[in-house]
Amino acid sequence: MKDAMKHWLVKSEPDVYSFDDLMKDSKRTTKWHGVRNFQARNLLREMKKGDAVLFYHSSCEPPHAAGIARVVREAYPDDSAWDPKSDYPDAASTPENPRWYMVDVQGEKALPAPVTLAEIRDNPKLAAMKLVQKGQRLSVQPVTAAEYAEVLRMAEKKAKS
DNA sequence: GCCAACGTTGGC
DNA sequence: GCCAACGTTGGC
Repeated sequence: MKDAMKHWLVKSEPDVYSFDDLMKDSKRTTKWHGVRNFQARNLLREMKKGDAVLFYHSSCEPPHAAGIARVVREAYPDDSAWDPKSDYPDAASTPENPRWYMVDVQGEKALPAPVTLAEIRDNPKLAAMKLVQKGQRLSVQPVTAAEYAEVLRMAEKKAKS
């Protein structure tokens, strides 16, 4: 039996890399590199081709879910770790013995309206989302199918209002 | 700019 | 293996 598609949320600071930046790429695809946290890395490695990803903008006003993307390449070594010019060097990771991984994600479409952190927090159906739980700072988080659908529903409802 | 939360490092 | 120090995240 084929595994059910999983759902994820990834955070990015729009000043650094926004959902628009992703959509402007010629293939609408980017290497999701620079993850330097073991828990987040382990989640990255669970991502499967075709999984749906909510693209969330953090450290902006207001923080919000901006768009949806899809995993198009499963985890492979993050070469920015040993690139001295990268923003995220880590000498502990080498081509022979990589510590950090990345996936490729492809932008699918912007949400019809952004769904803010405050709106997510105000929705009781989303109370279990990692995003709204205290101290949850992981840049890669699993999301249930129901939560994912609810965020999309909120975006559509908001766009119509 | 502040600071709570919490992951990581390193001395012991 | 403990834990203090330190760094980072990210909302506010």
